[in-house]
Amino acid sequence: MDVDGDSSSKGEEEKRNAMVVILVGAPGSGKSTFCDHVMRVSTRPWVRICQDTIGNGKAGTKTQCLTSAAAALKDCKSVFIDRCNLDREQRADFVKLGNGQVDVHAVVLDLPAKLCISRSVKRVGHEGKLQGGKAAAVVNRMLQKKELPKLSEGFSRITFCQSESDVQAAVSTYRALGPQDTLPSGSFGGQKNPDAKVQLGIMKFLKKVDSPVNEVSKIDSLKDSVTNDVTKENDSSSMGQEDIRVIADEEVKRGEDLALGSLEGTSSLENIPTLAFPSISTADFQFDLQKAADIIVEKVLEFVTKHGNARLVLVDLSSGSKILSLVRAKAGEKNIDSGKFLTFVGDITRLYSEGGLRCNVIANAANWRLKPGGGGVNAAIFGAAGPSLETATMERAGSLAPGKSVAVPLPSTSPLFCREGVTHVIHVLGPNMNPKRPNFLNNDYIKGGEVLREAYSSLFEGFASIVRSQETLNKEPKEKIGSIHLEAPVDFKRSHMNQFSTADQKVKREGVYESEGNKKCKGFHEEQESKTTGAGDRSDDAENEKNNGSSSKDWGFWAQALYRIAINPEKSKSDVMEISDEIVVLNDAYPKAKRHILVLARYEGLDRLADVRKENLQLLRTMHDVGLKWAGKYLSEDNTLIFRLGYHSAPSMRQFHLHVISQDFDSRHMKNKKHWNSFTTAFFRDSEDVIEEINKFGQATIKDEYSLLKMELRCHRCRSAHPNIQRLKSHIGKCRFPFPPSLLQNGRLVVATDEDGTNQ
DNA sequence: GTTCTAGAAC
DNA sequence: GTTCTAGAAC
Repeated sequence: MDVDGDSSSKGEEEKRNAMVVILVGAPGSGKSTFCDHVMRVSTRPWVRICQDTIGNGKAGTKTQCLTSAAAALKDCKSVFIDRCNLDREQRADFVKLGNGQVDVHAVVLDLPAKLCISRSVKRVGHEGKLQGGKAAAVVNRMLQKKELPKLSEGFSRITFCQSESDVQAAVSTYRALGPQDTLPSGSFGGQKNPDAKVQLGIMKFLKKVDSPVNEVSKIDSLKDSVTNDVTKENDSSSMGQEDIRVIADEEVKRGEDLALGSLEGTSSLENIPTLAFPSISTADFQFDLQKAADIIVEKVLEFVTKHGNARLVLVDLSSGSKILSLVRAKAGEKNIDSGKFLTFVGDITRLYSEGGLRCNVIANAANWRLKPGGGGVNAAIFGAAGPSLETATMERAGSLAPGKSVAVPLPSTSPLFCREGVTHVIHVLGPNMNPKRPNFLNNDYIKGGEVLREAYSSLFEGFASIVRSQETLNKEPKEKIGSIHLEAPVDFKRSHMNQFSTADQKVKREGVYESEGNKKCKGFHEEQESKTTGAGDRSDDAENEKNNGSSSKDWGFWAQALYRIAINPEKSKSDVMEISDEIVVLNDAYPKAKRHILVLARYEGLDRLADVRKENLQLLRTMHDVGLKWAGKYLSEDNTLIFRLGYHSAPSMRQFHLHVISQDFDSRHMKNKKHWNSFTTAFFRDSEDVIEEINKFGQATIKDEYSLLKMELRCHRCRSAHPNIQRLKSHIGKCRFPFPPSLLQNGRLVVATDEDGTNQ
C-alpha cells in the first residue's frame, strides 16, 4: 500500500484516485457505522456526507448533500454518501458526481429487515431521529421501494452485504485503501439477481451466515444468467443436445441485445475453457480450512499466471461455505484476476442447467478406489454422470494415490455431457486428516500440505492438458481474456439443490434405487400395504466418505400416512372426498387455511416432486384439473376465497400430492415459520409452473428447503416483514394489499368468476 | 407432519 | 414472568 502524507504535491493524482462510495441501506442497516469503521483507521482522506446531519447537525436536503460531496471531491477527498439511497432515482445524481473522473462504488447493506427495524427502534438520539414504534413501518415501507443497484447505473463496483460478516469484509476492504489505491471493478458479494427482494433468515443471522435464495424459476435463472454472462457464441464441442442448443442460441441473442443496449458489462466469456472444482480434502477428509484455502489460492494463482485462456471455479454446495469465503478473501488479497477465477455456490453437477455457468471440465473429490458411492461430491458426480462414468473411469485407472488425479473423458451419452456440457471429469484424491478414512495422516500438515499442493497441481495440469488438446482440435486459438471487467470472485449464492443436506449430498433417487417404474397402484393395493420402504439399500463403504449411498429417502412411519391412504383410500379414516384410479382427494389433516385440500397421486414410486418426469405429465394435468374443480366448488360457496395450487419442493410426507390452499392462511394449524414459508416462498411450486417445466425440461426445479424455509416472515401480499408468527398472523388478517405481480400471472391464483366467466 | 419442552429472547 | 423458537421424539 502506498501511503503518502504529502497531499499537496500529489493533488492531481489524488483527485484521480478519489472515489464516491454510495451506501445503500434501510434505516438501521448500519450505514453510519460502516463509515465510522472505515474512517477511523483509513489512511485515505474521507468525508462522510450524511443527510441526517448535514443541516448544521440536523437533517438536510439532497441538494445540500450533493453540494458538499462535490466540494469534497474537488478537495481530493473521497466521499461516503450516507443516506438510504434505496432506489435508482435517489442514487442517480450522486452517481453523476463521478463525472467519469472518479470511481463511483455502491456498498449495499442488505441486512435482514428485522435487524434494521430492531436497531432503528432501539436507537436513542440517532441522527436520523427514527425511533420508537414507527420505525418498523418506515423500514418496511422503504424496503418495499428497494431497488438494488446495478452496474449499469454507472457504478464501477458494487459490494453486496447480506450478513454481518459480509459487512465486516467490506469494512476491511475499504479501510485498507490508501490514498492512491483503487479497487477492482465489478459486482461482489453474491446478489445474482438484483431484483430479488429476499432477505436472510431473521433469527440466525448472527450465528451463521445464511444466504438468500433467488425466487426465480429455472427459466428465469437462464434469463438472468444472461444479464451476468454474455454469451458470445455457442461452443459446439460442449453441447450435445438440441434443446440445450436452442436455449443457448436464445442466450446469444439476448446477450447481444444486452451488450448493445446497456452497460451491464459483467460479461463472462462463456466459451473459455472452465474447470469447476470442489475444495479437496476439506469436507470428509477434515483438512484444516485455513491451510487449504492458502493452498488453493497459491495453486490457482500459479495456474492463472501461466494460462491465459482458461478459467477456474471453486464450487461449494452450501451457501454459507466457510472455505469459499476464506478463498475469496485470500484471492482478493492476491488480486487474482476475477475473470480467471471465481467462487460459486451450487451443485457441481448442475452448474449450467441451474447456475447458467458453463464448465467443460469438473473435478471430483474421489475416493482411492475411484468408485461411486460414499457421500459428498463423489456420490453426486457419479450419480449425475450415470454408470458410463464408472466404466470410463475404470478404463483409465483402477485406483488413485493421494495427491494424484486422473482425467476421464465423459461419454456423450452421460447426462452430465448432454445437459451440462461437461466433457471431462478429473478425479482427484487429496490428503486425509480423518482417522476413519484410509491413508490417515495423523495431523501431519507438512506432509498434508505437500499432498494437497500436489493434488491441485495434478488437477490443474490435467485441466491444462485437456484445454490444449481441445484447442488443437478446434485449430483456432481462443480469444484471450479480454479487457472487459469480469464479475468476481462472485459467489452467486444460487442454490437449487434437491435432496442435499448442507453437508452431504445424497445420490439421486433414480441413480441407485431398484426402480419399479411408475406403476399404477391400481390392482396391487394389498401387496403394497405390507411393503416397507424405510431404510432403503444402504451400502456402506468404509473407506468412502460419510453418508452412505442410500438413494431413497427414509420416510418415517408418520411420513407415510398419505402413502397408506393412496394405496387404500377406502379403508382410510381420513375424510376422503374423491377416489379415482389416478387420484384421491382429501382434506389436509392440519389445514393451514380456511380451505386446504390435498390431491394425492395414486402411483407407486411417485413419492415427491423430484420423482416426477415427463411420463407423468398427464397425471399432473389431471391433478391440476381435480384441484381446480374443488377450488371452484369452494369458490361457489365463498367467493372471497383465493386459491393457489402447488407442490412443496421437499415434502415431509411421502406420496406425491398437490396442495389446494386458500390464501387467507386463517388457521390455528398455521403455527410456525416452516409452515408459513412452505406456502409463501419459492419452496411452493405452482402447479402450472411445474407442468410447464416438466414439459420443457423433463423435471421440475426443486428449491432449496434449507434456506427458503428459514427465511424471515413476510406477508405474502405486501411483503412486509414481521418478527414472529403471531404478529404476522394478525397482519395478514388485515392486509388487503394486492398480490405480487408474479402471482397474478400464469393462472397461479384461482379466484371466483362471475356468470360471464370473468374474474371478479 | 405434530407435540413436547428446554432455554433463549423479550 | 411470559412468549417464542428450535430440536428431539413420535
